[in-house]
Amino acid sequence: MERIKPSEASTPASKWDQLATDWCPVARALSVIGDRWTMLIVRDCFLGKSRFEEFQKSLGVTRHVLSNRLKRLVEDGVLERNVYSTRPLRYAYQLSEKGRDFAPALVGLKDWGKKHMPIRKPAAA
Amino acid sequence: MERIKPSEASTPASKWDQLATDWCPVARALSVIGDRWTMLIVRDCFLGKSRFEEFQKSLGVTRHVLSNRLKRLVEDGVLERNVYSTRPLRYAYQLSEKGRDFAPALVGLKDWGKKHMPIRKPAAA
DNA sequence: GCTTGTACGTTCTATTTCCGAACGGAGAAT
DNA sequence: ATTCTCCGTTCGGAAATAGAACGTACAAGC
Repeated sequence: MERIKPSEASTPASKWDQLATDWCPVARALSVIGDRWTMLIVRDCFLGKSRFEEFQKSLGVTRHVLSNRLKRLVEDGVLERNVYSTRPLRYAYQLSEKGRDFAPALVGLKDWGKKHMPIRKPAAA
Repeated sequence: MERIKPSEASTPASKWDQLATDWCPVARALSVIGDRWTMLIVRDCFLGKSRFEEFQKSLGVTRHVLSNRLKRLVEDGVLERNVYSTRPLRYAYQLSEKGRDFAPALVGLKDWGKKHMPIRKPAAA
């Protein structure tokens, strides 16, 4: 009956982090910006947004998750956190060069969405 | 003290589904292929894979999630489920035209990953 | 025949993540 | 002094995911 084969696990590393070391560049890219919200945050940056509240209102994502994603994006060098006000001390999240280089990928997504995902009405009440 | 403002919710529609009706084509695209694994499945399709076991081995994703994603991709018209064997009755998941049209976006991601996410070793034991 | 192997899922439970809302702090405005 | 804006953090419940086993259907080997 021993159909079981536990397999020799080694570094559990959350499956998602493992992508960062994948042989495929697409997978490695996704390990950074492949999250549900992350790519939309980057999009918003391209649209000129840069502040916590702006992202939050635009996306409707929970503040907790937003905080998390921004932190990651900064760590990964996609965004830079710059002080835009010292008095209350506020930061602006802005695209780094790495982030700006993401434009072509975003355009590819935009074109595909435009062609294959026509606008639908949000479920008429 | 009434700082609370419950807000008038209407259609809970899981936040992620709401993206399908977003004004932005990028968001609408992501509502379909924006999931962690979904884009990698599509990538695998471009690499010639088409069967359940192939995806499962390639990605290491759980069978449950894979089953789910494939179902969605077929529903959304990105993949087609074609019979490749009637005797044991087996299906092959293959790119539709809509799916093949995703190539440019994937290339964009690939280029970005290649440039900005150099290969790292998987955490030397 | 009976067991083993392959291909495709489905089902189960424990863990992780996410959502929704409230809380907190620091200054600005009224 | 109270309210408002901005930027997060914290909390409890809901949902998704991971990991492994199970089920089915057929084919092949003994």
